[in-house]
Amino acid sequence: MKKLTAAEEQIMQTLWSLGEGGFMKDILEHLSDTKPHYNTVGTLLKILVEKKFVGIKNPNRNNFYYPLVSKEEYSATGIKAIAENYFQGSYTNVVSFLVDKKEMSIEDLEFLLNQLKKKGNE
Amino acid sequence: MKKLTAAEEQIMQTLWSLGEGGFMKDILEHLSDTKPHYNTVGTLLKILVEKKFVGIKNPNRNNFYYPLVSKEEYSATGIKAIAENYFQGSYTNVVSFLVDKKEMSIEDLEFLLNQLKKKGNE
DNA sequence: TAATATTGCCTAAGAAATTAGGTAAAACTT
DNA sequence: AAGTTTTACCTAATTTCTTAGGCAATATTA
Repeated sequence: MKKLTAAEEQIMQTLWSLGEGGFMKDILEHLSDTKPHYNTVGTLLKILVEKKFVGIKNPNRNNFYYPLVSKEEYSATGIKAIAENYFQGSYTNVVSFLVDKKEMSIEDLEFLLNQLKKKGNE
Repeated sequence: MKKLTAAEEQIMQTLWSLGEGGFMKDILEHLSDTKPHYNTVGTLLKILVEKKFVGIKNPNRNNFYYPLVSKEEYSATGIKAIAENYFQGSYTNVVSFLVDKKEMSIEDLEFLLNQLKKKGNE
């Protein structure tokens, strides 16, 4: 999957936050901070369509834009890149690092593990 | 901390892999794949010095370049950005996601947790 | 229906990132 | 010492990213 540029990512975040997607109007409304120019958003959407990140329904009148790549899916490639470039490709190393750096506690991990186990048994 | 561009990151990875840093010659040697032009590397190093990612020792003759920002330190900002932009800032959510997506197993997590606990008791 | 606003598309200016040429000084080679 | 290689620095061309103007078509409003 291609990477998103910063400006593109802002648009994708908006589309993701809209859930199913939205019309130009919705997208502009959701771009709260540092709202870019209407045409800037239009151009970025066009690029995102070309890059296959966004689809258009109703292509004649009043386009409805919707994500073709989920937020989850995209975030996974981001995490993967970090694991590969900084942790020998090991996700375990990533988590271990987070605990070492006190970004997570052992208790957090333990709690999560119990949750996941419970979930697995359902 | 500022972000690295793709080209800059490649140079930083090389410097990191050299440990303490290195001379131009060392850096060029370590840039195995898609080796960029000598002057390209020089320009990027200059930029990295300006950005305070790289320091220079011996600034008159034959510069020795060394990282001012560690690989760990930089990776932490990358993970943080992902957590914030994709997981409501929760590292626990990140790990939970990795297990959901089968990038890690519950066993991996359990093993890691035991290791971390052991380590904590030393 | 005439005026106003919204939309979509084409285009391009401006900014940032990437790449490398030109040149000179020092260092090695023979 | 003359020729070759390596280095550093300045500069700029190229490419990519970001932003938005111009304009026409549709929709909304007065």
